[in-house]
Amino acid sequence: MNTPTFRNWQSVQDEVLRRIHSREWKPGDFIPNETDLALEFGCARTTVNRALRSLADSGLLDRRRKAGTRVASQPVAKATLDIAVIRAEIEDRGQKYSYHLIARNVLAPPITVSAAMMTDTAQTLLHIRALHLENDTPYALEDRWINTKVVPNALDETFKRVSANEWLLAHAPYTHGEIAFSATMATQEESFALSCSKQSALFAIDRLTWDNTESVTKVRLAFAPGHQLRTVL
Amino acid sequence: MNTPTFRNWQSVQDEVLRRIHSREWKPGDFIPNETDLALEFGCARTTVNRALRSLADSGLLDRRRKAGTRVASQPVAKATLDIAVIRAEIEDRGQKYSYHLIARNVLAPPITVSAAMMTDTAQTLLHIRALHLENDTPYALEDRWINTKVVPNALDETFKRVSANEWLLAHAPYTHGEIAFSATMATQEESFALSCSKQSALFAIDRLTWDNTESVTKVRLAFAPGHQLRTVL
DNA sequence: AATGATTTTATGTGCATACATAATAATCTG
DNA sequence: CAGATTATTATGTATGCACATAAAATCATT
Repeated sequence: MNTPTFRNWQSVQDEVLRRIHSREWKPGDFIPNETDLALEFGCARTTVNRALRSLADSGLLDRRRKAGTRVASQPVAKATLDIAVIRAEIEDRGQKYSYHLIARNVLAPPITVSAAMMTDTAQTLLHIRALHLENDTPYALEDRWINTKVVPNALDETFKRVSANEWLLAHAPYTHGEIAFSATMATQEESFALSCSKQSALFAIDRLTWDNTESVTKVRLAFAPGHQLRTVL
Repeated sequence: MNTPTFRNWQSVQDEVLRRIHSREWKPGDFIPNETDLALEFGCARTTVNRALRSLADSGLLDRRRKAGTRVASQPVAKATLDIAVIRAEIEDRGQKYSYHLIARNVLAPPITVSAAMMTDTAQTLLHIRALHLENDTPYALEDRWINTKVVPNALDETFKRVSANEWLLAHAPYTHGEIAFSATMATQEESFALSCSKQSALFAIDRLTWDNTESVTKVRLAFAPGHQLRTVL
């Protein structure tokens, strides 16, 4: 019985994956330690480490110092969703993208917004409403609030040609953010803008972006009925 | 002007992140190459490589051999969602989880299902319907088809105590899968099971799991109204 | 000038080694 | 024997070096 050698970390990873999938190593099982695997695979421990670390990152392995490495008993399916710029998303599918600005105002926001963005209730924000279209049919409705204290330049931009979506990525600083996916019933406004029947179930993405302790922008994207967000595991 | 030294890859990463966020390095800009950064940071190139690779993995940097490394102009927000076992999800929040089996049948599936699972139309599948509850209120409705050719053991399991959700993780092999998130209007059945009004907007997760070329299971989880899937960026 | 071959260069990776760190196991001590 | 201390061990990571590889830039040839 000869042991084939695995010269690179990908092939080591593939072999480990194979053993997990074939249930040679079952969920919950401890697997041999890095040193032993390196010996078996005929490579350096560093290489095994790279392979296992990568698998642990994707949630398939649980690793703890001293304790060892085990196959995750509940492989937390880490769905990595690429929330791209809508234009890129549509054009990548080879479809035609267009954009239409509905409204642009500077005003004091509702309390729910100022609270979420942690801005003073009296502070005005830039409010943008716009429609993204795929092949000239409504695709997503963007409702956005921009903190002009953090991004004053935004006041000089009309957002008639460039969507706030894209402009902000290129011009606004940010450190972190939160994102939430949900399903909501279309409001009157939404059903009108997306030209769908009232009470349609809409897929919505809410995003709140921060630059250290200051909120940069808060946006809600409501997608036309039938929209799916999909990925592989 | 003294240059502090960065001894580990996380601190290098932090510094790179700081420069990106402070817009010292703007979206689209090329950043110095690894060798130069290593020199500046007073560490090995390997360390810089580790830091930059990690940032590239999370979509913040674009790297290409020979071309160099640049700040992603459209930082594809990679929302990494942890699609955990529902029980773990609820218990992690410190709430009470319970489970109720609604139906368990072996039958030939509708064509839509056999088509998606690529099983013969005549082949019977195990069909499970169950309700997951949080603090005794409906949380999610599970509608699942299991390919008993791939997981014959499933026929011996009643699924009265253990949800198929968990049982399969521990007992079924799989190599890959697809997952989709969407919003749908509650059907009669769903609104009844989740005790919500008909036509509520429900958040739904559809998952299809494969073991090489054979489908293992297809499941739809319909969540009670108001459910959100959230993560940080 | 267009085309193809060659060089250059930045990232990608493997390896041996050393030491760091966390967590368990073993041992000591009152 | 409980509780504190120390040893052990598996993973985590930093480093220097070498070489691989992709792609851009340059040079050579027609």
